[in-house]
Amino acid sequence: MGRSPCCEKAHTNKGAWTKEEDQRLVAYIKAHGEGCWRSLPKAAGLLRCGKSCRLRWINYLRPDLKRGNFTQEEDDVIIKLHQVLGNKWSLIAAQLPGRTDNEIKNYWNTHIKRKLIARGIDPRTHQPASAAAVAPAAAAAAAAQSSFRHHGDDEAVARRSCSRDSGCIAAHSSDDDDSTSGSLPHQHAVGGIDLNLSLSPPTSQPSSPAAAKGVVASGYGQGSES
DNA sequence: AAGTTTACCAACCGCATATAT
DNA sequence: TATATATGCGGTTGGTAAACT
Repeated sequence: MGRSPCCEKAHTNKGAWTKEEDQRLVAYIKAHGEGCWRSLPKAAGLLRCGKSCRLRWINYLRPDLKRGNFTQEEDDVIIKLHQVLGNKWSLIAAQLPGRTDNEIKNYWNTHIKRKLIARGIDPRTHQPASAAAVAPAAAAAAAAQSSFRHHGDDEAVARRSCSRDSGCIAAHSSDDDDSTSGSLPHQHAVGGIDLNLSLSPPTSQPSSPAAAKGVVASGYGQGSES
């Protein structure tokens, strides 16, 4: 749609960051603070686009990042928040200090999703997978597809399902629609966590349909896998 | 030991939204 | 108010180490 690129791609590095680039970025942000990502690379002497710098800082270099394995509590929080918020990774990350949206997204896709599927729970709807069976055919098909996206690791999972397990679930074709569509809740109490997610003046209206069903109180996170 | 598959995670891309002009 | 630009977000991809055959 004719939007100009965020940066001059001809003169930017791509791929993994070097130690020196990291040092430059950290030094610059320490000296000048975050912000103005577009001009930062030039000012910091980096041949990177601003977007890339921002991502590198947020996902890797920020000093307050908590690295290492997710705890069981974090698992539970992620699952519960996802149940309410859907794929709003940034909102979920906001409830987990030291974790980034990218990290949580990766963790969801590589660990939690599988864990839920193993428990017979549709990771998108957070309903028992059998519930999809009674839904209209189209919806059921969509749900099945959504469990196995057609690229990346999920495709790998799907491949595995096809090759090793008897049941080949995936019809790896079209994209699923986004589960995150629909209005966001304003406030939630999830797993004992009070969420103030106000996007507008707080109201006391009921939250999302999922939350309204009381699924928040369901037994996620009780059994641990691993 | 070599080749193949799987799992993980950093980074990129494109779109949506916010902000400035 | 309309348009342009910057930033943020979510989906996706690619590289690589580990596990498996």
